[in-house]
Amino acid sequence: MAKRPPTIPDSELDVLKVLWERGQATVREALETLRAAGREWSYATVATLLDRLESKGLVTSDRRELAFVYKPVITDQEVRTRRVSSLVDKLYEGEPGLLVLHLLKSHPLKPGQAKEVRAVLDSMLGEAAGKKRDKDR
Amino acid sequence: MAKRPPTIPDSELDVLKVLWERGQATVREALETLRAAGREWSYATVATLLDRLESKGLVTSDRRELAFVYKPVITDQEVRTRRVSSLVDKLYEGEPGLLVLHLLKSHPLKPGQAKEVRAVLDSMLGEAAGKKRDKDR
DNA sequence: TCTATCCTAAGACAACTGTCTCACAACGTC
DNA sequence: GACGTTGTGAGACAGTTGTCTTAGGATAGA
Repeated sequence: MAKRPPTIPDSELDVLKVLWERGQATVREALETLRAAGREWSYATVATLLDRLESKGLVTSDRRELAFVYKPVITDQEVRTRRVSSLVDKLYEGEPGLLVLHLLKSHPLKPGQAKEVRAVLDSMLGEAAGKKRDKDR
Repeated sequence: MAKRPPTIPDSELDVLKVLWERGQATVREALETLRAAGREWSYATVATLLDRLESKGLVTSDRRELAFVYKPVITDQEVRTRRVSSLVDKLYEGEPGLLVLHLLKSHPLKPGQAKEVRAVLDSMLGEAAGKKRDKDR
């Protein structure tokens, strides 16, 4: 029964991001934010995209004043998780570890981040095991 | 000038995977492999997909005997790297570290892999810096 | 040579994306 | 009350993806 989640095309994602940033927006507000960010869309385009997002159930609209105000229903984390899962399934045999390994080799992290990652890893690898190290530099 | 890389839809990706596995294949061979893996496509569908891959320059064909034999031009690593970069750009502000962090939280690794990852991290974090720890369990 | 196979070429066709035009309703102002 | 502004609705239209049909060339055995 489980209906599989709707896909989110890139252009819809751009609009959704605006809603995440601002919490909510009318078509015009979204348009302006997008323009400021370099997207040269027309009003109608943004309206269509919001409309499509709504029919997928990813945003809701609510006509408060003159215009409809759109709010995201899905969170950014949710979208990220879906995308990552789909990537892992399609290209990493369902093994998140393979993706991490690949990432480290092909997209080197900044040292600060690398340390942060290591710290997280340590704490996952057993609160007991990792404790004596961790302050070592 | 740089023409941006062609997109690879999911169904084409499935076909490409067959070529990576076998090194090369005719339409019929690919079809059979895909059938064995559960894809219920018709011969023509697979032929179309290979054709589209070829017009995108991702595979080449070469009529040796009766049928065309297709070989991948792009490697699996290349495709993975592209997909990951695009994900990082679109949803992680271009910061691979954010993706890694998210991955660790939302898609927990098996301990074996976690250790492997930590080891990689250690060696990246400076052969000098990480040396006094590393044998600690 | 006739016929059953296997292959390719050409393209159909619906769903989804990306983007826009146009007609029309509601609102505020003179 | 006529007008410009802002907003919506409906839908156009080309390009991409997913999948298949059909026609016709080459091949191989009866």
